[in-house]
Amino acid sequence: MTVTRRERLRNAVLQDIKTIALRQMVEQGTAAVSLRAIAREIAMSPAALYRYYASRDDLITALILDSYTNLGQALQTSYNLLLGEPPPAQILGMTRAYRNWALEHPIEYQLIFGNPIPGYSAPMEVTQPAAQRAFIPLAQLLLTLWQEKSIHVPEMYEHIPETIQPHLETWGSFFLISSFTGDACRFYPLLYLGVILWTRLHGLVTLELFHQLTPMVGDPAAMFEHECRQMIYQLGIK
Amino acid sequence: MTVTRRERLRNAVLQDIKTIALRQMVEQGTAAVSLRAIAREIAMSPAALYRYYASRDDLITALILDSYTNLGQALQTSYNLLLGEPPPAQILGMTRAYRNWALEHPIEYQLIFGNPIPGYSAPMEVTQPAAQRAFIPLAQLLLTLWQEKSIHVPEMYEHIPETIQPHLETWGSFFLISSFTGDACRFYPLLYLGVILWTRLHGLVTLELFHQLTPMVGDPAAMFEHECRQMIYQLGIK
DNA sequence: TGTACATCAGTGAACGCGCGTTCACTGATGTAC
DNA sequence: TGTACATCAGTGAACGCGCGTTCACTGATGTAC
Repeated sequence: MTVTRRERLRNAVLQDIKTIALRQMVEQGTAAVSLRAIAREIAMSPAALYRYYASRDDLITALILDSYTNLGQALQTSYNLLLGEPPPAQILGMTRAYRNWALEHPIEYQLIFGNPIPGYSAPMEVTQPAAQRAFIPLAQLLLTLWQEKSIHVPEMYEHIPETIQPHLETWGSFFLISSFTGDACRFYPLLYLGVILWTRLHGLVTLELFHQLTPMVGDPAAMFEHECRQMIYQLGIK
Repeated sequence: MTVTRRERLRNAVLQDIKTIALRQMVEQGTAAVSLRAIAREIAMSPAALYRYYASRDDLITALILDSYTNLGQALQTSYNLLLGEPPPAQILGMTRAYRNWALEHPIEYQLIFGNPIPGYSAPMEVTQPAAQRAFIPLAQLLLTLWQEKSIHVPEMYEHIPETIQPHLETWGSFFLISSFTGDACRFYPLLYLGVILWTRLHGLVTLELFHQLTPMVGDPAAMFEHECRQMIYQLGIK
């Protein structure tokens, strides 16, 4: 499949627009994205941008999708590097990867997990699968560690609340497809545990990112590390 | 101290402006607040608002301060109602109060904990003490439970990372003033534990509020409850 | 109690700015014969 | 290889809108004597 010069240029501009949009968001916040400001910086007329994105909302959606795949790739890369390490190092490495990505890409993180942008509403049928894909490496890690019996699900999480079980089954089957062998009903507590751990990570990272933690503890990085070790301890990893 | 009719009216209008601003934020997001829109709704000229707030930023700051005291009051009320209950019920009650407040006041929650508003930067010397005050009831609860020996600090949290200890001392002395009796150095691990628990709460609540949890588990309320019980269990509360 | 004056709430017009989007157009790049 | 035509990138002007803030002003509310 040949890529004409025109297509190459087109892709470069598509990318440029997104890069500049992100940069402007870094400076002004996610809500401040503006086609005209982007056009000014890229030295194009505002109208020209409509050759690339059908509307402002379309551009935002593209940025959100990029952010998800970007996060997913960061996690995947980290996962690959950690193969062969002892289980605790693998878990710790992955949590660090999550935190580092957030700190290095605060705007992408806000796009995904922060306040909605005024006047914009994300098309769920597009963003949700993207979200799901981003978390595959985390699920993968838990799954393989568990199958090697390096992890065990703490007692308390063995019983999933009744109202949650059915949702886990529909949603979680996505992660099952590729690599799970064995009794499916034992898989769901593990998945649930994964979500729980994610909420803890997320709390730490979000509060650090928005500078809520620094005035209290001064060194959020140390706190993060400490709390991750506590999680690993709770998982009974050896 | 007499309150003239003029002052009464003035206070009413000050309050009206804030109420309308919040309502518009609910509809359009925190970043969409606009003096002109408020003026339109209140049936005043835009210029008139400058008799009440020196600028748009001033208004936002007022809203943030209100949000903090509002959260603090909700927690305090809940704390008072829980006095006399057994310790686990007290903890559970307070975590619920935090979650309920967030769900019932999503915009105030976003103002405090969410993305910064483009073009606005909060004056820390004003907002931070307000933040501190809001969390007094939570600190109070942990403190009294611990002094009654209904709570113990899990082993893992007895040692605070070295870089964090000094910050806890300056920041945490605020909570000490009123009611702590006994060895101060044993107080800091408890405070640190409080911050940790808060990050967990916050992760759960934030993800629920931004609808990240529903597609996964369906029933975030059940998950919250479940995780809070797990926290209580970890605290060894009897 | 009435009068004179100061204070304050609120107005309306204006300044200068930015926004998303549409439309008829020009001129360059590609394609079919 | 050259020509005719279709496709596409990009322009510039315009539409209608909203924004925060300033300024000189009117008229009502309070205050001192």
